[in-house]
Amino acid sequence: MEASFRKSIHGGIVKADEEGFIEDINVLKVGKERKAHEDDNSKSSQQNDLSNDKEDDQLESAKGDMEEVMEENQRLKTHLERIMKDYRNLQMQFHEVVQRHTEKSNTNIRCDEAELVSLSIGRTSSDTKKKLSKILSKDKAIEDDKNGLTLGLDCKFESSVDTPPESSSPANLSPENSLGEVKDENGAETWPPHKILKTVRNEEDDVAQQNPTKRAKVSVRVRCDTPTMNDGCQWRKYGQKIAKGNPCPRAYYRCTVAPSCPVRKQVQRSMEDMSILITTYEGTHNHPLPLSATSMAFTTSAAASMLLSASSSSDTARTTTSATTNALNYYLSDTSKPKPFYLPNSSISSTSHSQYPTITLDLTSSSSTSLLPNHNRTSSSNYPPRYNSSSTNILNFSFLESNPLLPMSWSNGNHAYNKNQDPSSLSFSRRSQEILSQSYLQNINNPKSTQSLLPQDTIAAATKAITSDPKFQSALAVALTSIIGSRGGNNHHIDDKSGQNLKVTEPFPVLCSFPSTSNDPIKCSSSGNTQPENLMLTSMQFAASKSKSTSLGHHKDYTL
DNA sequence: CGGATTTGACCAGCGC
DNA sequence: GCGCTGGTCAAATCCG
Repeated sequence: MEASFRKSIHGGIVKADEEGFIEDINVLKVGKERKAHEDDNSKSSQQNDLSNDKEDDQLESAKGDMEEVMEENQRLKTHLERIMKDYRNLQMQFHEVVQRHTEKSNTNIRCDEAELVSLSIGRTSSDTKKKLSKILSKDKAIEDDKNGLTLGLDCKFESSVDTPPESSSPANLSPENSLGEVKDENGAETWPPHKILKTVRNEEDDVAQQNPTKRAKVSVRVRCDTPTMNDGCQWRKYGQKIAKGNPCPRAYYRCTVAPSCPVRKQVQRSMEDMSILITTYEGTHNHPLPLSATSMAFTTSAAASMLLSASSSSDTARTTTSATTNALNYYLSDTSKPKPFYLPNSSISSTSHSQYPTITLDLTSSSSTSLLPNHNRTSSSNYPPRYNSSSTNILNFSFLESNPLLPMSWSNGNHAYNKNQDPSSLSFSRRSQEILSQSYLQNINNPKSTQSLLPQDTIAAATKAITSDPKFQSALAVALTSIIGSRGGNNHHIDDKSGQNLKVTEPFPVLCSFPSTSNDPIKCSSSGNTQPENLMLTSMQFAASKSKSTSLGHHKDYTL
């Protein structure tokens, strides 16, 4: 750009680094020509004069052209600098947004951990806990928390709380840093695993009692022929019950990736449609997750964040939410008693004391006539609110109906830890993103439309969706990052052309996670990978969550 | 043999 | 206070 090429007055190319240089060359050339003319003869001096005048004119015009070109060059330079500046600014902003989101998520995890640690201080039994919770006021409890945190118990969580953000991030939490390791360090079994779990549960109860909205449940409905759907996490079954109103037994699972992980899940078949598996997640992982688990966990985390953000802002927020068109197929169960499972006719009491708010992600197809009573369905692909509309957010995953990939991936992924992914994974992700973009645009442009666009339109639609919405871009970036990370090992970076890295921390702060099939003989056995579809949902949920969190105040929501 | 699952018992919360 | 229900525990059992 610095050096430009210009045509000389003789049609040749003159490299013009500086204006003076060009002028010197021109003068030299003209001088030579003049000398040649003088040496020629002096037959007709008038003709020579005319010729000289012509050359002067040409010279002047050439100079003028050159000045114009150089001015244009200068303008282009300025323009380019401006563009580069804008580009850098945008890059910085994007980077900040991603970083902010990551930090925010990490902070949430750390806060939860801090609460878990502090609430357990000095409490050796549930009775003591109950007494204390009754006696102590909230402020006193907070004070105890602070004292506890500064006392430095033999709890490795504290170190994670006190350490710098980099080292205290959930990604650095490992089973080695968990409570269960105390035994090894002290040489005595002071924290048997089952007691740890009991303590953690009690702590969670405390958290729930003090701040009910922090204990959100995320329920996932998905068509699955297998007993459980694979979510990439390791689970151990610890109980089974026949719940009232459903002949299908409800199974209770506990996350076993880390001995102290408080995350539980319940698995139960839908009474209305046995092919629908309802998985309810509760709790927050306090350990790194396998790649295959992070994406789905992040998905549910986003849903939970949405739920918490909505429920924490009380009825006002819900009213605000209801005023908007939330096409998220969530079922915001706000009942006083936890009802994590979707029941078409279950009433959502609008009582304000929702102890365990539950959000349901319906990943089943809308074409399933057995899924819902007719009165709850419309001709549109969007589910109508199952509960009263004032407290229901609907995230429509109905486009997945035409996509058999989702059930396949979630129900058949028995190789959750297999990092050597099938080459089809990438095509899966492409397809998923196409579908995602397609649905995204479909609903924006025509919420009533139910069927897909033409393939060429799909590409255009995807392009438009990506370029028109920064939230969608963010979501896509996360998805791509995860995909690249999953294919390329643990390096979760996207290198853009400018050399800036978009780093996505692992694991995502999660509220929920999913089962590993490797240690569950009753689970599906066919191979598969959950990643791409989960990523798609992750992106959608992430975008939806961001949209939701910002939309509460702006009365603007997205239809996915 | 170690880890996971099963299953009856136990406990807590809630409603009547 | 009692019964119902959901959730969890833990000994017994199963399985690789």
